[in-house]
This record gives sequence, C-alpha cells and structure tokens, in this order.
Amino acid sequence: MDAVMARRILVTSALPYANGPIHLGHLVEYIQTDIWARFQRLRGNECYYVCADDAHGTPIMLKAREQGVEPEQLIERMAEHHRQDFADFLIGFDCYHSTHSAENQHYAELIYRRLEDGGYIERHTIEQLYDPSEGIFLPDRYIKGTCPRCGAAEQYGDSCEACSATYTPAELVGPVSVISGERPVTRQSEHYFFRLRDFEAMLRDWAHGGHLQPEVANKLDEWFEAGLRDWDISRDAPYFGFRIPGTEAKYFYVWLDAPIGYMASFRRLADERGLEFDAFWGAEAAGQSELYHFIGKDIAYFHTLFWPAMLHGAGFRTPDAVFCHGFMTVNGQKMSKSRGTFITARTYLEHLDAESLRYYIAAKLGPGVEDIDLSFDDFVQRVNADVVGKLVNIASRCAGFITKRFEGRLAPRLSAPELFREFTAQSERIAELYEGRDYARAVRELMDLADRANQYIDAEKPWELAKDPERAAAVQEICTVGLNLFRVLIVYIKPIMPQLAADAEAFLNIPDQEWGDAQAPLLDHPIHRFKPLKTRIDPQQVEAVVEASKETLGGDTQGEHPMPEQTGGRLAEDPIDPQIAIDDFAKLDLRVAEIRHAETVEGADKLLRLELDLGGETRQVFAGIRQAYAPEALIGRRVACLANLKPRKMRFGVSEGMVLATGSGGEALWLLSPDDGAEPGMRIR
RNA sequence: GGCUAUGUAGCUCAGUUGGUUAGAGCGUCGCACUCAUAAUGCGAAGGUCGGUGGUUCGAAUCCACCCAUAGCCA
Repeated sequence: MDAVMARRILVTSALPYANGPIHLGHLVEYIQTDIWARFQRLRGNECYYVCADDAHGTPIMLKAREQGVEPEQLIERMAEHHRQDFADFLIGFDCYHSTHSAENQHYAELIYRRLEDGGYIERHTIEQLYDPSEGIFLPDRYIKGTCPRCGAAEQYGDSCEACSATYTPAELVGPVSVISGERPVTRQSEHYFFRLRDFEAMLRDWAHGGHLQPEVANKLDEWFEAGLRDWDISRDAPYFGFRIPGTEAKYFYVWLDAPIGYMASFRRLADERGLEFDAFWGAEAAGQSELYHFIGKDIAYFHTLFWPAMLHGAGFRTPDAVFCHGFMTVNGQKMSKSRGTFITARTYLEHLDAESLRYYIAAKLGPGVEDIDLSFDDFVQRVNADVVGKLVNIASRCAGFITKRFEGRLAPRLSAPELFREFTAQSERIAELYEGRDYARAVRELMDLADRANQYIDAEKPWELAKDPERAAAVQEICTVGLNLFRVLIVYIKPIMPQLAADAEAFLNIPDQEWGDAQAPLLDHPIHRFKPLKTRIDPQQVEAVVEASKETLGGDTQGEHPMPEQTGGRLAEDPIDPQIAIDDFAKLDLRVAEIRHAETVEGADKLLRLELDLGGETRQVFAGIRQAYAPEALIGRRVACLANLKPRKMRFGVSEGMVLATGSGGEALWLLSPDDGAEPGMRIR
C-alpha cells in the first residue's frame, strides 16, 4: 500500500447562514462533499473536511434584535441545531466552527492587512440609504418601494420582480425601510473596496487552469467580458461582524469573512490535532496538498473571483478546484412552503432515515451543475428497490442458510472465483467515478453488480439443493459467494451509506473495511445472525413529512448567503379572510401590555408563562413562544394583548388573554410591539 | 432585456467524435420461483428523442429560429 503516496486533501462545503435551519436543499451539498471526503479516507488518503456557521451580517443582527436577544445568543442557538442536524445526517466534519470566532477574526484581519499593504484596498465615499429611526444603513433588500419603470408596488431596492428592471434604491418611488417603515434618507459614507480588477490576469489564468467545471469557466468568461468591478467590502456600524482594523466604525462585509471561515475552521482543527496550517494554506502548499471547495452554483461568483483573488493577493495558495452543484427541486418544482416541499433536515429526520436521502441524492448527482429533482414517488421506489430489494436482499437471502445449517460459518473455499473477480475488478472503475464526483454512475454500476449477484443466487438455487443432505457443501459455498459479493458491494457503497456499511461489517464480523479490503474473499469465517439492515420506506412517511412541513415551517428559510426573507407570494399562500364589519372588529379589546415577568413552564416545551401589566391589572397569560424567545429577553417588553378573551383553564393554570404575534410557529415567530411612548393599558384600534 | 444551462418511454435518467430496428432502472402487464424485509429471476408492452426549418447520403446528436423550465446579471 505504500507504493502510492497518500494524498493530503482539505475539502469544504459552503457555510450555512446562521439565521435559519438546515433544509434539504442545503443537504445536497453536504452529502455530496461528505461522500467525497469519506471516499478519500477509505482510499487511504489524508482528508479533512471542515465547515462552519456563517454568523455575521445585517440579517443576523436584525433577527436577534427582533427576538430580543444578543446576536451571539442567536448564532449559538442556531449552531447547536446545525451541528445536530449534520451529525444526524452522518455528515462527518472534522471540524465545524463559526465565522464569529477568534481564528476567523485573526485571518480576516491578516488577509485585510496584507491586501492593504499590497495596495489592493481603496476608499471611496458612496451614497446610501439610511434609516434614521433605526440608525442603520439599509442594504438594498431592506428597502421597498414602487418600481420606477413599471409602477409595481412593494418591490425591493435592487430590482423589480414584476418587470425585472434593475436600479438603485434611490430610484425607487416612495421608498420605505422594511425594518421601521420609515422613509429612508440619503447619507454619504466612506467604504472600502477590494481592487478586483488588479487580479484579472491572474484570475483568467486560474479560471482556465483546470480548476473549474467547463460550464463555470464559461460563466467566468462572461464576467471577464463584462469587466471586473471592485468589491465593496465594508459596512457601517451598527453591524454584526468584525471591525476593520484602523477604523472606528467600519466592519467587514459578511461575504469578506465568510470564506475565510474555511481557514478559521481548519486552523481550529490544526490546533486540535497538531497539523501544520501552512501545509494546506501557505503559498508553498500548492502541489503539496490539495484544497477543494464544494459550493452551490449561486455563489460561484464569490468563490471563483473574489476568493482566489483575495487568497492570491494575501500570499496564500489558491484552491485546486471549486466544484459547483445545482439546486434541488421537489417534484419538479422549486421547494415551496405551501406545498409542504420546503423540508427541514429535522422534519425529514423525524419520519425518515438519513441514509435514504444520502442514497437518493448520490444516485442522482453527477459532476455537472444541473439541478437535481427529488421526486417523492421516485424516491420511495428507488430506495426500496435498490437498497432493500437488491443490495441488502443479497445478504438477507444467504444468511439464513449459513446461520441455520453451518453454525454461522462461511465455506472454506470460494466456488465462483470468476464471478467474485468480476466484482473486485470494478474497484478502480468505481473509484474513478467517485473521484470525478459522478456518483450517479457509480451507483448505477454498483446496482448492476447487485443484479448480477441476485441472478447468480437465483441460478444456483441453494433452497433446492438444501433439500438434499449430500449437497450441503454446495449450499454453503453458494451462500458464501453471495455474502462475499455483498461484502464487496458494501465497501463500494460505504461512502454513501456509512451506517449501513458499519451494520453490515458487524453482521459479517469484520473490522472497519477500507477500499482494498474486499479484494480477498472472506472464507471459513464466522458471521453473526442477520438482522434487517434497512427497512422499506412507507409512502405514508413521506406524506407525514410533507404534512409536517406545511404546518411548522415559518418564513425563516434562507440559505447559505445572507438575504432578507422573501415576502412575495405570501398572500397567495395564505389569502386574506372574508370581510367583516367594523362592529365585528369592535368586539376585540386589544390593549398594550408590559411583560412584568416571564418564565418557562415545566412540562411544556412550547409555552412561556407571562405576567402582563395591563395598566392597573396583572394578568397571567400562557403563550406558545418558547422556541422563539428566551424568557429573560421578554421582561419589560411591551406587547399587544387581546384583553377580553374568555379566560381558559390550561393544564398549567388559567390563561387570561393572548399576546399577538405573527409567524407560523416554532422559532418562526415574532411578537408585535407598539412604538415607544405607548403605555400599558392603552387601547389598540 | 442580455447571457448560461436544461427539455429523450408513466417516473428518474444514460446516450461517446452525427451512422444499422433509440438504451437502463423504477413503475405497469404476463410467467416462474419461494432462500429472502411480498424481496428475486425471465419476458412483454411503452418513445414521430420540446417545436419548426436547414446542413448532410444519413441527426436525439451540427446550425438557425421559436416554445417551456431553471439560474446568473456582482
């Protein structure tokens, strides 16, 4: 095995944004990367897989403010969820860190200083819209107004969804801040720019140096053609992020320090395991070790232009490759909350097995950037037919004979060596397919072999021979061949289904297999009693996931890049109710209330017990907001309360009213509050 | 609007440099089998390869235009 030197490889997946849960769309990438990393390790290479939460930016800051918590609390809570989701999907990170970390600050500042020393940083004063009541500059997506071209209302500050015109926020008619509803004013501010244009020659070389998929390289040519513009890397305070060294109130734009998170996470790992950081990131590391980034095609710009340019400009190595993948559609359409196809990792896991999704995604992933479709019917049929019906079935139909008739012992000789060799001969072919990220083809080849194994058993008919005591040895040999074929296939599928492989190894009573281990047959060897390694998916499980997704998912679903929530189409999903008369409204007695006390309720994981001051009267109200708000963050806050609601006895006490909130529940919940000045007890109308 | 992909049997997808009757898996139907988580094996039906026009002896494969879908336009 020493003939070939082990490669040293570092791989990354894009950093998920810390303002929302992991969903199936994210998982395509983590599963793709994890399979690749596991494959590399299985082959005996030194391979590290690192990632982190992307924790900075305006959306995080505002979301924390909404929830009445510090951003640090918000991202910590989200990181916990992310880690758990990834662990349960068997994503084997060597390190999962955060961009809000000392390591990341160190490298962000280091890179910035080196770029500045190199003359790659410029300052310009720009005009930007500012929300005077909130005291913050507004990103384009936080401004809404009427499209100057077609007159469509409620359009974002950068482009019109109705006529797809693009413009600056200043051109919007009647612009308002999404945060405060106030009219923004224009203010000047000095911003810092990264001189991307200085790197054009270097980037052109790099783009065509075999580091990119052809379709991505084409895209870059388009961008070169259009001309590279300098990149605005600063944001004004208040901003949740790292302050730019040497400034009072300028912060790094979230996208500046996000990819640096790859370095930060590896730094952390290197410190933990005594690895040499520069061996993977130093300029001299190129050619000595390999660096790969797996990303979605939507963020190619950041990873194929800014990122290599930053690394190069700061004296680090550039990536060996950036691998782009497409998006996931569900039943041929974009994921949709109303259809219940916007599925979080957690919801999926509550009803289905992680490896089923890993298998299905692998079975459809090629090396290109095409979208892949998760079709529910296809998913159920494919996983059941391939994994249970074909693959696991081989072991299932052989094991009984060995256990019952031969005391669990495999035959001492291999009676079908040519068939076995047919299987082992595919080893390098399948390895190449994994290496080239053509998992779909690898799976197809693998399942063709599984068909061959089933055909073999069918042709040999051990159940018939078993009737004749004199043919006992033949029965044992046939089943031994079958189980050896199974073992080869298990090794081949191990990167995709590591848990299945581990269970199969336990059944076969063999140690943790490496890629080459299946080349020699397992003979005269005791195995354990067979237990079902995978059970079939019931279509009702999928239905349950869809139902649960319809119920629990809020508007809080952004992906790996910071953008405010999409609001378009919400009315289409949840139409306005039938009209009522003013008298109907008058029946509601809504009051301003101040939260005097808030505490969790023992035995209820959704409820908080609130004591509300209604301006002379204290009420006890139970509100189902525990997942969205920490009790201590609520105390002193003024909220809207339905005061004349009939009191209701609950298991934990009497609830004397209701606090008003929006959102669909769980973490996706936002309390309504009056502006400053409103006093407890004031009527709301 | 510009650009880039994609559009092949009911479903999910292969189809190398244009070349004989267009393939696979799943599903469906029939038969066989009963060791196996009703799993497996054998066989059959099923497509004017998004549309139109062109290049060519010959096009799913090349060209033009159109339609549909998705993405990018920092």
